Amino acid sequence: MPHSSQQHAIRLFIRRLEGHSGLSDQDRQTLEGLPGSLVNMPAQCDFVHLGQPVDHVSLIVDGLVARFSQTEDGKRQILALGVPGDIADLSTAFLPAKISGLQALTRTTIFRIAHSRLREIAAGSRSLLEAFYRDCLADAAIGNQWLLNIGRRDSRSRIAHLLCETSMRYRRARQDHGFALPLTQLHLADALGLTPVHINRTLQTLRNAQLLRLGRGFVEILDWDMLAEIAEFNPSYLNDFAARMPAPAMC
Amino acid sequence: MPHSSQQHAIRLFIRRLEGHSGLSDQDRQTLEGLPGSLVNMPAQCDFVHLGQPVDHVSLIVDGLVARFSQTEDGKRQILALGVPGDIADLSTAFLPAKISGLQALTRTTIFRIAHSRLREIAAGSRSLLEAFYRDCLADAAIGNQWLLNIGRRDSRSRIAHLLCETSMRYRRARQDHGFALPLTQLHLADALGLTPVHINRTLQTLRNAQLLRLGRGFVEILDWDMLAEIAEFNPSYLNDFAARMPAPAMC
DNA sequence: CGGTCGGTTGAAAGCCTTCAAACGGTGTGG
DNA sequence: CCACACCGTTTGAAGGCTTTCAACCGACCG
Repeated sequence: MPHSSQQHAIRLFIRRLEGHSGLSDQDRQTLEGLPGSLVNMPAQCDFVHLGQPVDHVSLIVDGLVARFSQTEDGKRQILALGVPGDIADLSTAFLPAKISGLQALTRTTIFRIAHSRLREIAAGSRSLLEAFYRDCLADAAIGNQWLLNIGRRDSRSRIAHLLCETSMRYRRARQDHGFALPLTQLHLADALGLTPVHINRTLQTLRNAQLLRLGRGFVEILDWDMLAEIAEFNPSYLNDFAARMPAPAMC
Repeated sequence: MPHSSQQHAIRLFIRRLEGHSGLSDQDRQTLEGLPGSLVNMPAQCDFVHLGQPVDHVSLIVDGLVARFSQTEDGKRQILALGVPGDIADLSTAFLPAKISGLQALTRTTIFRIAHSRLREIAAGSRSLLEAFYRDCLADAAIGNQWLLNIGRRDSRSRIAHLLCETSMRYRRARQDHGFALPLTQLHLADALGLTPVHINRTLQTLRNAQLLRLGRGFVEILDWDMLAEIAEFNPSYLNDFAARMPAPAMC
């Protein structure tokens, strides 16, 4: 059912907005009626290329998306991870930016919404515009945390921090308890400013310390408290997204 | 003349907004009439502490300001640099965030504006709200570039990139040609995720390559093209701020 | 069954850090 | 006016975290 899946994603997006902003019934209806098109991407597909101007945003229906940039010699840096219910590049609707691309990390389905549509509905509702504004600010807060993480922490803490953060955010989108992390070690490396080889070795030390278990595409955090301590993880920067979780009790 | 200096700063801020957004005469008048208070800070003064909630933003009238975060063991990461005409923490007016602090890098004067005032005037003008929105997005674009810089470039490129960026941004705020950079090597280290010692050594290689000259608080870029090449510097992410420069002709 | 992808391992090298000490300029107090 | 203290810069030596290069392994897929 393609129609219901996009509806589901839009509702997740609405929930995300409501994590930091108040919406009217009218706003919710407007969002739910948003026209667009569903697109499927295979894993590892760069569906928005660096430097390529786009006229639509990508609402993530299912899967996992990386917003990235890269150096001229091809070294990639992931700037943000998008989970279902996120609009991976919401900011481009209001300030065109060609410095980042979008990559599907797993098989992913996207709901494309035209920039012009988003601007229209933002023009029609101040509360929606504010909600979009805050949504971008929330992303920026996460970006700031990444800057601290990459600039000032060693590989062990970096990985721990990303796992803690992703665990909380993913849990918000998908309400299951154990959490699936379909990130390859190469993706982790690109997100954390490290090499895949070093990610591998550091992951081993975390496993050996009984902090987590890894399967193909799965992570199970065995000792949340210890991991959070290594990461110096303080979820307050997630701006209440986490507060909206169903049954946390984990920090 | 304290009054005129704050007026000057507000006009710089207006120019900054006009770099990406259209403002009405009414908007400009509203901004110019903004009440607040002038505060002077000595160099190295943390005037907004980490985790401390604030009810006002800081418009930089004169000097240089770092927005920073730090790890529990005190290692600091500068997240953004603010030059005169910037509001260093505009986003806090719309989404309270306690994860970053503000530090004066030199003797600095700030014009404090209450959050409530900013929200009021944003509520009174859609174009102002949008201008604030875009201003935050422009900051976020710079933050993304920093993430790439710190995550994926070596110390030489990192320094070169920061110098190119700061050169362009500073030049916009202060219209003189040679540019004063009142950053200590420790500040550079905190901004780039390196140690002061390594900054020092890397700076020497840049000097020896005849790319720049350093005095106390001054940088003179001798070979812009070469420096920009090392940095892989592409000013497009600065979102037309640079386009508003008086007399560039340097890239 | 061969190919591909992601993960794992080893050895060597390199970039950057750490620790310590010394240097020069500036401002202050005697 | 000089002595002293302070701050930012500079230098050396040693060590460590991370990278690089290369190879191998195991699982999944056609």
